[in-house]
Amino acid sequence: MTSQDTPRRRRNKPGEGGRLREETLVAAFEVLHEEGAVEAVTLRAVAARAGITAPALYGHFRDVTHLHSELRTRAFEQLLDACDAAAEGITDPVDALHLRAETIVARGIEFPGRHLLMFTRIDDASNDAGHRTFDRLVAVVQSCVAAGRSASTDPAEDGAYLLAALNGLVMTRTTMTGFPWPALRQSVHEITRRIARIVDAP
Amino acid sequence: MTSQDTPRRRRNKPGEGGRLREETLVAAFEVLHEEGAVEAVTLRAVAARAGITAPALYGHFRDVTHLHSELRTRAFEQLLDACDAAAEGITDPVDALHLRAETIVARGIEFPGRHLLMFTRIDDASNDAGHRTFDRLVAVVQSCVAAGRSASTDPAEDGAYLLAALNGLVMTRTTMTGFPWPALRQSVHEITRRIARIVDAP
DNA sequence: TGTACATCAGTGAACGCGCGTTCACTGATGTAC
DNA sequence: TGTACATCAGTGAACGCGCGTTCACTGATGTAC
Repeated sequence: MTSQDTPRRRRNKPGEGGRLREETLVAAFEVLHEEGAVEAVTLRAVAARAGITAPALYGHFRDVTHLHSELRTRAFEQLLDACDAAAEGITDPVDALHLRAETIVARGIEFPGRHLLMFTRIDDASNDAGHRTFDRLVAVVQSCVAAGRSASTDPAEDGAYLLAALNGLVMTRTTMTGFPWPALRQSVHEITRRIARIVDAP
Repeated sequence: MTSQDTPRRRRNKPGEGGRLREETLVAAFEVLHEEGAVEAVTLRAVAARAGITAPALYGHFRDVTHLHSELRTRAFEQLLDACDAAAEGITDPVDALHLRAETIVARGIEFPGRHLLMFTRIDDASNDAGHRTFDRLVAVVQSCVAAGRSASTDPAEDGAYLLAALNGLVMTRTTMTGFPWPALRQSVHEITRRIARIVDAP
């Protein structure tokens, strides 16, 4: 994979340099998805994928750490958006919780590198986005409690356990190959029900 | 950190080269624990820590991948030993399960690099050791069922969920800083009880 | 006990590579006249 | 409408670094005589 593979992009007009930032982040996600590891997201690899040279990135990111941080923030934001989209229009809070949980796990398994970036990197600069993802999950657990469908007495705590368990499911399923894993949806439902203490509708 | 920090080790006697292998793995774990990431476990870093030069490692490992593989196998074996030691002499199967779970999580939080090596690396060569750790956990869940202390109808499946959840707890607790996590033991007990479907003693 | 020799664990120099980062620059574009 | 100029997104060469890996070698040790 050399720069020959990707045709050199057309230079942006003066004042439109900001476009490059978006294109760069898209390119960085492509590298992350294909390589499956954050270490592969180097300035050189991202630049080559975006059809520019590495030094051009310094116009938009302080350094490689800043790029990774920005990538992690985006990953959380997109995960939150995907969860919202999956649960849109769903009125039953338990269904909504299940759909959110499924989205988190399905995306994690599809793009392990992205999941690792979110859940194994210690990076205060992009933690706020992570906390928002978590807060939304807690809110949904809370709505289950309000609807009498969860026996949880501490939705924040149980939401944390749930996120941890789903997170671990992605990791373990990705890593422990050769294990006869049950169907994904079933796993997610079981774990969600047990951790969030879901009770049957009256 | 240069080779000056660690005094040059005494050369092993002919026929005792095998000792180096053990010393090397100990040194590799030290690097892994201190740096917290597998990428930091380079041949050069391990050699410097062990007080030898990098090429000397080729007498014992085919390449750096082989060293990482061996390290992962050892990590799983040591985790299994630690779980066994923690549960030794405990007759109540639920207590034993809790102690095993606590051991997994406590060690993971103490040495995140080690945990990441075990649970985020895809490496068939060292998966057997991982499966043994998992099998033992399943056996303990099974003994809970046999004692009428777990409502699990599929200990293998629930054991997988439990390992995943504990694994995720380590990751999430390590990564999501700033969250008011409950006491570790309490978290582990709650998650274990819910996932393994523990019921109160009659 | 003394000496010559074989063994082999570990050395040291060297290689090519990809990395992050710097710096002086270029040249297409929009604007002012 | 035509020309000179300023802007600034992106270039290309260069740097020092740590990496995995190779290779010919060295020299302390155990052994045979």
